[in-house]
Amino acid sequence: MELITGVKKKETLELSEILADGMIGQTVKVNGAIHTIRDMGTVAFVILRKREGLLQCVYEESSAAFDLKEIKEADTVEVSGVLEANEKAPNGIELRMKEMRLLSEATETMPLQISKWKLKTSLEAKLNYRPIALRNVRERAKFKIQEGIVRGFRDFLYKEGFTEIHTPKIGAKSAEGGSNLFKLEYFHRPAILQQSPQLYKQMMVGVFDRVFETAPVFRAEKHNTKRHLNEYTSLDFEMGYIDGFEDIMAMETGFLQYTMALLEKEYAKELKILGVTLPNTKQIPAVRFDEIKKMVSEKYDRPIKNPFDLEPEEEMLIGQYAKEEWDADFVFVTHYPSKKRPFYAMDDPDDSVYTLSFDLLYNGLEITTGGQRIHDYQKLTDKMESRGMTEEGMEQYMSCFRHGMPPHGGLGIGMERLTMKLLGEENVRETTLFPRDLSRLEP
RNA sequence: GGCCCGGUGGCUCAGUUGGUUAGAGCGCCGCCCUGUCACGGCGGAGGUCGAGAGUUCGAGUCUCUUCCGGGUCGCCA
Repeated sequence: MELITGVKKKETLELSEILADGMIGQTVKVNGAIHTIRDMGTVAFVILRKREGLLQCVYEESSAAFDLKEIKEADTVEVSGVLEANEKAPNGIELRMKEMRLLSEATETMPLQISKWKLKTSLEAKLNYRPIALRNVRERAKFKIQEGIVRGFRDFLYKEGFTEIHTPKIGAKSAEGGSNLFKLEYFHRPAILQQSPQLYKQMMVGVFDRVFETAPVFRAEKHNTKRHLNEYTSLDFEMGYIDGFEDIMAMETGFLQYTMALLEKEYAKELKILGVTLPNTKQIPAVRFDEIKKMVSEKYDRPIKNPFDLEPEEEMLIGQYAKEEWDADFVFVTHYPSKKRPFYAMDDPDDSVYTLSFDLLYNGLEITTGGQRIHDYQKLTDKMESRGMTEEGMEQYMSCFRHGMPPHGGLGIGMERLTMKLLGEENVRETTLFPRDLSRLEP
């Protein structure tokens, strides 16, 4: 018998431990992947890739107990040697290699040059060789920052008293309904993949008052654009006892501020690697849908084609307008037309053509939709009736409203879109680990 | 799904009005080089030009079909 007592026992050091004070002159053991080898003749530099970054190791025949030919790029190794200070080394420190133990050997050469600073390759090739391409230091940094965004969302909402929930992704019917649902067979019964956790979030407001979820949603839309995916991660929250949808926008602003501060503090290395400047989130302008439409139309001399919706070009111009007029990277567009919003959206009591809802645009791209929901059973059934909907398949959802629901609202944020805009990327697939789109089902 | 653009070695691309042995950079392999960090130098291997059909004495280049990819529109986060 063996007693397991805790985390992995450690004989090898991580990069941060190597960079700590007082390590110069120490003999240490380190493992990692061989990122690249620069052979200069009698001296060679072996760059190890570790989870925290790169470590320069120096190979010299005179001090090493192995032959340089025994290792090559993409092998994984455990090396030991003495840490030496050298101002020419990255971080000012390097490991003089003595012993080397081969942990695994690469049998094929790299399809992509991942050890280059920038992966000069097409998006297609990057996605085709996704797990390899992501080993590149910059590609990897993108997803470290994405981690920071989700972590910021979680941390902030925990702090605000939200409960994290996990709702089913397989179901019988979904919030918005329609043709954009993936259908599947569930033990000889028809089923769908959830396109939103919306109804579950709302039901859980009756339980916890404030809930959130970070999970995939599925959209069977046959779109093929640089901002759409058929599976994406939605950062969703829903909160009860609100005074208006402004509370939701305030909470989102708080999340963005908290997350930017977190990134600055804990992800400075990755931000530097990617050369990212964080956006201003001190305050975010909010402007009515019909007003900003008019403002943009006048400023950029562009006729309004559809008064009830925003075209992608209009969204882009709103982003431009916000930047030029208010020096804002983000802008809330409020009071979307009721006909463009789902049944659960609360109409503006002053003008039922519009809803108490909003979108958040980040540099001209929609990254959030949110708003206040209807909490009154009668109003909900009236609105459903006027849309020709029935309660079928939503009985449990509807029963919540008969048994009392507080005024509430919430939102959904597209995680990949937010990451994309933060990093200045042009295509969501760049900030999606393994994208699912019209043509891509693997890797 | 509609429209637009593109498929040439592992990667990124060039390839002139159709003309004979299809090029470059990076990567790979070999040799050389005490300090690189996009290392450098010399040499080498690697391509039936997405696939199929057609026009032509001759097609990477022109035409058609088809497959794949990128962009865009509707819709959305």
